[in-house]
Amino acid sequence: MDSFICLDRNKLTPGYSNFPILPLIFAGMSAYLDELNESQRLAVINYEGPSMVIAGAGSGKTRVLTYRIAYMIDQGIDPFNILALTFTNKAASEMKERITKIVGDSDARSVVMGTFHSVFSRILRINSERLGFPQNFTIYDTQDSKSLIKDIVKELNLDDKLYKPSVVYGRISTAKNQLVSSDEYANNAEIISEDYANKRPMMATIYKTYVTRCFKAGAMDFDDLLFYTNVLLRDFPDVLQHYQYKFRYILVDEYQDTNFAQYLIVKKLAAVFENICVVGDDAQSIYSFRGANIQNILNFRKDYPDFQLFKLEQNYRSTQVIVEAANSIIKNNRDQIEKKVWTENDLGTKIKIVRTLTDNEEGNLVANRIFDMKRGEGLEYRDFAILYRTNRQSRAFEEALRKLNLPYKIYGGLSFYQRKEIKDILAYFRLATNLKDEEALKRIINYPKRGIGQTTQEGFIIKSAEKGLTFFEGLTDPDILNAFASGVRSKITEFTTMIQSFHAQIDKLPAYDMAMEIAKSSGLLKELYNEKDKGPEEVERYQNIEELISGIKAFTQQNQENETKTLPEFLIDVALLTDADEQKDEDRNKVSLMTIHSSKGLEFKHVFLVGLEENLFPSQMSLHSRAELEEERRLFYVALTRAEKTCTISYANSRFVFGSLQTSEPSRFITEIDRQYTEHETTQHGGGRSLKSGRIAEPAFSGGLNRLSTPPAKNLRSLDELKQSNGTNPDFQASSLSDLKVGYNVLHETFGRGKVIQITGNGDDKRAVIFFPKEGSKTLLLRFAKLQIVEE
DNA sequence: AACAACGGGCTTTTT
DNA sequence: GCCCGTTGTT
Repeated sequence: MDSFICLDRNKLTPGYSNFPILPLIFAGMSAYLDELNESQRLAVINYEGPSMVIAGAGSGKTRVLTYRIAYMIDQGIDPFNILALTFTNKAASEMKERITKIVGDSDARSVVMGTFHSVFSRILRINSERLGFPQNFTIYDTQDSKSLIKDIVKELNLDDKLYKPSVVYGRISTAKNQLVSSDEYANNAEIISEDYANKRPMMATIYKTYVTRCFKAGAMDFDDLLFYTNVLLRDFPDVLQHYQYKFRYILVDEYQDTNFAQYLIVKKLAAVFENICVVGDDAQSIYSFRGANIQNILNFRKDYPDFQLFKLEQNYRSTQVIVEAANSIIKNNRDQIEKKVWTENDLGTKIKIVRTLTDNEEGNLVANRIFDMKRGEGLEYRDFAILYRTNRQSRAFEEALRKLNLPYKIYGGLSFYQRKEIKDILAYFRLATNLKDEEALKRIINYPKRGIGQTTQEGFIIKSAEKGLTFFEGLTDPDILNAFASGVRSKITEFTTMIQSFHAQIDKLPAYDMAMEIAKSSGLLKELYNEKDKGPEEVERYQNIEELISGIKAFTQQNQENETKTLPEFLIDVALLTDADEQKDEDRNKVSLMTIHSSKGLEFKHVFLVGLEENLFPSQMSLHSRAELEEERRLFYVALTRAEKTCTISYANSRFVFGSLQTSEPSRFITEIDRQYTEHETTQHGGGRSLKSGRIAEPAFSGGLNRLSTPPAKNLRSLDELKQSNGTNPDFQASSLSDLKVGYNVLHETFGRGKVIQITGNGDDKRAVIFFPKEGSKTLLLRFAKLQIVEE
């Protein structure tokens, strides 16, 4: 929640800066270089000229990037001249944090660091008038864009089945990512014939209308941020030159995920000094569906023929088994850069492959294993992750984890800022900031209910368009107003007066004051407050609003230079934030559930990779082409390489798809893993408690692995050793007690064998009376009791 | 204008 | 199975 508060707002002031004279180089400042291996060190110290770093999974890529920047600063490069582009806000803030530790706060703060979208949205704001956009332009999120497209399709009297917002949006988005403007789109024979073939001849018209409407609304969508940055740098040479000189050193993280629009921005900015460093791993390119172009990596050598290439191939994250298994998968791909990832880490245990009957059973199995492993090996919840292909799969795991009282956190899904109540209040902020923001206006004109219904709205929209006015201008236009009944007129005027009064104060009042005023005067706060007793969801909504407002309060008070932070400033980054960027304290020690996509860049001791079934993973949508299948395979590679110690792969024989039971085949990816690194487990059905099948580490592998570059693994016996050293009975394994019943025979570590006599209480207060022949009857709080179920 | 009931489509991934 | 939007009802 408060990451946007902490996010440093780099000042990208217009106007030319004086180029600083480089201070002398001081030797001995760079002790941290000793922490690097040879190839990492080379990648850090050779910071002049174009270079490409191919960084295998877990090879210390972030370390190289941060040290490289720190080293540059140590060598006298002005941090003000460094631009570092990352893929997520989280990556940017992490890197900034690490750099701060090395070079100190003030230097670190001067480095411009952020995602393409956030960095260039700020540059666009500074130069907005060149493009005819207001400085406070709105950023439309996907929802806004689709809603606008829907309106346009309706206004053009087109078939909304044929021109589905998601399809149209995707098409426009692809075009913009390729820097194809709406005019170029309309004039491109190939594109047009494609649209005709798909029976969507009006696509070009929709695209053009969409662009016009966004412009009139003073709004840019996600893709526009990159598109218009290109326009800005193309049409205004002085602007281009300014940023070329400002950003003399450019670093791009996750280069394999950049699209053409991003590629060209970087190329242009780097054209003068060519101090460009791109870091990436072609094997981890998983975003081609949104325009990422793996060719950007391959083209790098053409653009900068004398570039330096650094390969980071030593993996520090995972066991040999994981690394080699991952290698064995990825070699099935045709398109890739030659490299060999290796590790000096322990051999580790084989990848377990388990089958369950249903998706629910898969959930129970994984939850039970986590429960058992955590108890048995003294692990933390945070050591576990469940990774899946699609968000909808989270459900079964969620339920199973809840049954066992295991704390978990689901990442992805609906972000905080996409919740209805948050979007509603933000829409007020947006409209008050930018009166032209049509999507915001549509959202709130009758929310809370103020008697301005659909017919009235449509009337105003049509009449405003006829007069060439924006929706909001139409609402205040005397001629248009007079066409409506006096009751309607007064309601409209009351609304517009309120918004205008917000608008008049918005640049003057501190963000928090303004936000409170809007929340109160709009009636929104009251509306949500009144609904609070309806149910827990309503309470949560109210709390979300409270959370947002307290976030704004913190933002307002951050006040570094004693300046007043206003609401429009608050809005700048909000559209670009997802709560994947934020980590609340209470979420720190929980089992993580997320899609493989969102797991990129993360690591976990123990990974459960679930739903490995044909048509699910690889996704059915990917089976049309080799390229798509290879992307799925890279996704599998990413998933596997998240694991430090163990990876358990599961699949279900059948699962519910769209409400009906479908049978499924195991994924082809399972068999693609070199067999010497896997073991298939058989489980008993009905929830998969692993008591009897045992999860004691397997004995050493036979043959095959000897060719690995390191001595035999120490940790083959580690599980047993760990147990011994903890002084506990190696045979003792605490069981999940959620379905303990009267009559069960159990084993207690000190009391020995006993029988359950009675169970009382619920939840945390659940107790069992157990009779131990040696000790007599004991009442144990199940929350703490460590019992092994011997017999049911 | 407000609410309930119904039906359709959806599910790949997200800055 | 669920969410969303549309339709029908008062």
